Amino acid sequence: MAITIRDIAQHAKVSVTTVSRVLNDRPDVKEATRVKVNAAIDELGYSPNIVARGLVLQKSHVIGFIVPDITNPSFPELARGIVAQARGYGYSVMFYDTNHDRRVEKEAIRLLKSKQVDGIILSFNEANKEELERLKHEHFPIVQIYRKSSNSVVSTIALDNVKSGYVATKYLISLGHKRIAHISTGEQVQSGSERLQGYREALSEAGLPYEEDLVCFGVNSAASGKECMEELLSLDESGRPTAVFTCHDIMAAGAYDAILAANLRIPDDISIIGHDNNQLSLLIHPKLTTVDTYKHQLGQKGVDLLLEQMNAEEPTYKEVLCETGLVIRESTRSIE
Amino acid sequence: MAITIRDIAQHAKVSVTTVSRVLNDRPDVKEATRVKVNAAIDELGYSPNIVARGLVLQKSHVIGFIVPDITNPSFPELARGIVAQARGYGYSVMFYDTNHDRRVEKEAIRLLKSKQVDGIILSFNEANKEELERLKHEHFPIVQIYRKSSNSVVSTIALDNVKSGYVATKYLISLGHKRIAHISTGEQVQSGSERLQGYREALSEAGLPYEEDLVCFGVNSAASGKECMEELLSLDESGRPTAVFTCHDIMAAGAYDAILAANLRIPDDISIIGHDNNQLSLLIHPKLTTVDTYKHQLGQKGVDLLLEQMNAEEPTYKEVLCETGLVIRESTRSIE
DNA sequence: TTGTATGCGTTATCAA
DNA sequence: TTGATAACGCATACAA
Repeated sequence: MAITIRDIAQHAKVSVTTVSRVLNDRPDVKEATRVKVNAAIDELGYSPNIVARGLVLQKSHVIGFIVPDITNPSFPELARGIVAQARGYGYSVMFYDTNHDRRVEKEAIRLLKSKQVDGIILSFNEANKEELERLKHEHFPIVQIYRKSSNSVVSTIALDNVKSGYVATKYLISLGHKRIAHISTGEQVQSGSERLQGYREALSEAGLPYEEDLVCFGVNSAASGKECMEELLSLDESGRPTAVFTCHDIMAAGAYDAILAANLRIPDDISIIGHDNNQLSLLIHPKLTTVDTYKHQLGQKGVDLLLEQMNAEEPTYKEVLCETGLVIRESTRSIE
Repeated sequence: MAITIRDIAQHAKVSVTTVSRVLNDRPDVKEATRVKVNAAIDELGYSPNIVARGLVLQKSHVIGFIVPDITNPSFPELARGIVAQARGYGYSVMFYDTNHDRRVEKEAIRLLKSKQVDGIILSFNEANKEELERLKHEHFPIVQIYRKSSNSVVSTIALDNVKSGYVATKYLISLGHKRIAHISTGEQVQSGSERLQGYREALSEAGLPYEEDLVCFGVNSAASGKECMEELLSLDESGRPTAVFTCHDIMAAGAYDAILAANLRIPDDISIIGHDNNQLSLLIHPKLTTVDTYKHQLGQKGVDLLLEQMNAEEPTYKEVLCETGLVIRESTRSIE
């Protein structure tokens, strides 16, 4: 600490300019002086003040990352992907958890900009529209992950939820199921509405009817998943589904509860497919068939997209849709 | 962006010093000028460059946070606690996930210091001893959370694992269990060895023998928990435990698998108590009795401890031990 | 009550 | 190949 470029300049008997040159690997410095300077650096244990450097270079090599709730299982893996990818490009990441509070979101953005981050990756629940508009207007580099409003105003990286809903449902169809229920988070939630759409497309393609009785709306929690499943189980024998696609693994875990409580077996009596490939999905019994969202990769691509923006002359705008992948485990079975 | 204190000085027709004064709420400025300056600030949409301020004040108001793996369920909640508490004190947090790589740990420390963080909270698996020694030597403020080596060289905040092992075991004893097994992560892991010690103390206090057959060593994974449980179930009828204390919830989830596979029921045939109060513990069936580690609070206290160090004249050294709390759910029953 | 000048640690410009 | 100097955006000692 407290030891600066000036100290090592004195110690090596050269100017600060020269020290700066060897620090930045400039070619225009004699080998002998380079050695001398490096010796001084080692001897005094100097490490450059990147903040001061950023001041003159107008670049902090820090990006901001804002999430509503890091304990939500969608985020830790995403965070890893972001941190790892950023590190690869020489960037650090400043992290905010807003606890779903819009005021905190706004404050986080303000603070991050005050701290001169070069760009921000964020994932708001309800996109804080005015804030995003302002940032866009300023051409401030920003990427939204898992956007929740379809008419987003900034560059976005999201899941292809329609496709994943389609794939999950289609898999159940391929196993011979005809009465396939869906536990959804509803039309108001972007992922919910998109996965529902995929579900409908798969049914329709297979010539199966869309039955309102078989679609249940709840929120992303085990309790809600359980309630929905109970409702589905209350249908009379002939109307009861043989398979269920739940919008999230956590809701599937709740559905498990309801099914076990009804003395039914998974997948013998009923097949379940979840979505997200939470750690949880491997720990519940039977292991849950689900759809992986490759969150780590999502984070990496988010950083790539952000850097692309930061390096672009003209402000760019892009929407990237990421693939998902079926993970077949033990909670689904063929009924042919 | 690009709009500085100088711009608003010109706009308000005062000196930068005066602007700086109103920015920092100094009393020695006439009300009229204050109004004038604030008007200019609003009009131009100025926000101060905190990095530049930090350069002169020698304080960044940023703390570093390093974890080996944020997807490990111990960390997200801890991270929330840290970010929230830091925010309360006006600090931002720069975050690194090292993926258990010691080289990355070292690089993260170096980078964070280069970026002038005011202190670092870290949680290494194998404490990177030399690094910590160096930091301590430099009087660089640092706090280690969940330390894993008992002879730590820096301030530390950790769980009272001996006590939580004791409390968990004692609870099983209070339910009337006499043959209580323990699935442990072993003597080599700090938390494992401490919880094992608590287990032994509780047995000994109750006059129950310590039986090597009933203690199984594995690692913190569901698969390992399952293997250990299978081993315990292979004991002959009379030697089989009626209750098991597992070192982690995830291992308990694995134990569930083994028990169900053996056509036994929880808690009817065997009681299980876990440790950590993972989200998982509420989602498996039956809901797991466990020990909460109050990770959010742990994060908050970590920040408090760090700030205490940062503000101290003399370098301080402290070890804080945090309480844990029994959470009674459905996986344990009385057998009297 | 306000302004001038200097410095925080670094890089860039220009001249030597 | 090297060095003196200005600048990045801000705060502060000192003078006015």
